[in-house]
Amino acid sequence: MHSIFLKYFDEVARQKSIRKAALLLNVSSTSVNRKILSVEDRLGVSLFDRTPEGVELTSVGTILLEHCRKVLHDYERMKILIDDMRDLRTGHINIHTIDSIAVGCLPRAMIEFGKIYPDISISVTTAQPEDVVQQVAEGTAEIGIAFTFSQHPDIRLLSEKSAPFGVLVRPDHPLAGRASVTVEDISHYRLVRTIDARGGKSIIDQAIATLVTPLSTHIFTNTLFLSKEMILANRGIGLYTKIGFYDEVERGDLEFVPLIQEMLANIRVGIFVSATSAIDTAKRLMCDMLAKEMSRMRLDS
Amino acid sequence: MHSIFLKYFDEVARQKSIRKAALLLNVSSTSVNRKILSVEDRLGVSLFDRTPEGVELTSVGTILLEHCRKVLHDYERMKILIDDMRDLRTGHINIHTIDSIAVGCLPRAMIEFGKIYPDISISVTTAQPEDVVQQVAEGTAEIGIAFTFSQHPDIRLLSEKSAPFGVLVRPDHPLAGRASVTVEDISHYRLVRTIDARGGKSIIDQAIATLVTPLSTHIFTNTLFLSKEMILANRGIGLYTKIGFYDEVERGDLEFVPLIQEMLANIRVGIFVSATSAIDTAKRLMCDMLAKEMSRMRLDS
DNA sequence: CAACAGTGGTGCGATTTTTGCACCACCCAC
DNA sequence: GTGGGTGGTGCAAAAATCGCACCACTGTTG
Repeated sequence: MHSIFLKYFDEVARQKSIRKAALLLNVSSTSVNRKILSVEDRLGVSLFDRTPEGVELTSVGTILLEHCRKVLHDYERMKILIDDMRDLRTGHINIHTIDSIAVGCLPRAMIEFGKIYPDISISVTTAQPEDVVQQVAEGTAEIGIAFTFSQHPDIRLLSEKSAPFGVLVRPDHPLAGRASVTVEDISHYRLVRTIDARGGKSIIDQAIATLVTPLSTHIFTNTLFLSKEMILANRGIGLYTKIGFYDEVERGDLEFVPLIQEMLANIRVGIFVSATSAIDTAKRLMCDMLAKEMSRMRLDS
Repeated sequence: MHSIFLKYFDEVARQKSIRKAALLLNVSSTSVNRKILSVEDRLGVSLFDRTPEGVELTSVGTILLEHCRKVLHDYERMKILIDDMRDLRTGHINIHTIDSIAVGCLPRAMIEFGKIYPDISISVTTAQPEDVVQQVAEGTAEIGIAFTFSQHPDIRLLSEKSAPFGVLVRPDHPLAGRASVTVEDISHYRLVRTIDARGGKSIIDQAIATLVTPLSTHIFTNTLFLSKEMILANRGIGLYTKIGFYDEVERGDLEFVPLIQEMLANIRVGIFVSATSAIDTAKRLMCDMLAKEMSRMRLDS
């Protein structure tokens, strides 16, 4: 919206060189030079004194620079304000998350958030961890919550928390009450676990595949509620993090026993945002609230 | 230097209509419309609500408008400052004037002016009244001082003063001491007057040509100093305004006797500037000082 | 003293952006 | 309906912009 000259002029003044500024601005020195010359011509004054080493601001140039920087500053401040207002107006936050978060801390965070921004609507989509990251990178989702094993260049990790895998069992199950279990221990039970939409590409699937002890899965599902029902119905034991079953464990309906296995015990869940576009205050607050809810949970026992 | 959008947006907000604004801005509504749409798109917000009657600022638009007007304001103020500095730097005022002023009040005005703007150089060119006007109209001269009989559309008259023609005589001349003289009275004496470079086109020549009483001119010259010498040497009587001989009359070396003749008695001398380009503060001051010096002179006796 | 590396400035052709005409869809008053 | 007003759009012409390949100049360096 503002003329490109403002940026050019500011940078040239900083670098005291048209060519250096052009380099930093990723344009040819011709462009920068012409913009400067054009304004000098229109104003009828020299903005810079030309020296063999580069350029040097004249007194008039100093005054103009002051004006330009003032404009740029004011624009930035106003832009932030407008961005906030737009997002308050549009009133939408798009969250992509792994399913466990969607039934765990996310509802609580959303309720807290709604008290402050009652007019902002929120959409929550559950997806596989890899897809969550992908959607955030593409800009489809503004906030993503997923396991942190994949590093995408276009996303930024705001905060993370250790979320080791374990087994979810009924309180009357033989494994209940144990401080931890090994892969050996659970190999005799039928598993209820997440379905792999991609067919073995998921990191969790890969971790399971590398186990020396084969695990037999009885029930695959991408619906956490179904897996809960199955576990409660004694159709198998769950292989999940504690997140999605936090309330049930707190109530005593289920028990969570950490699994001793390097890869699955070191899994961490994080909050992601796009690294290419800044997030506004409302989304930032949502992230903060999510992080707070997440940190409140005890996931390792 | 600033984006044209600022002007467009400001005007659309004022007119509450894109088409009306475009009309006032002398551009097609397409351009204005597209600029608005473009910024709306880039910012991701609506600047205006569209109504059947026109457009109406949104809350975001109001904020942006505030910013834009701030920028425009600040730019205007800075531009004035820069214009002043440029003219202080460039340091030149080009004055075209009739010769009498150049030896009369102009030197005094220049001295006064130099006390305030010591670094501004001044060039003074004497010329025929018609040429002075022409040079100012063309922009060759920034300030012109000439008789006010020709109205050129591109020049602006800043101030004027009555400067009636009369005769300049030695104190021992028969006409000395008279309150006024008629054409009849001077017809018996040989005249010293300005040369007509164009051959009869000058208004003063025309005025003389229309006289029923023929006047015989003995000496034509475009050098005021020469005419003074001739008058003092008794080679004739001068036919001029009092301006160029003000100091000599004040000292008593010469006497000025107004001429009773409608055309020549009603002549006025004025200060002209270009009507198409604004003058800066320094030039304005010069004009003011000139006007002050001119008004100080008593030219009718 | 010559070669060189660095600077800002420029001519020119390719490219991108801007512009305005001629429309369209819509709304309102009559 | 109809006519006059609004904002929005497809398209082709016009204008501005851009970047390459230079030039002139200066200060440094062998």
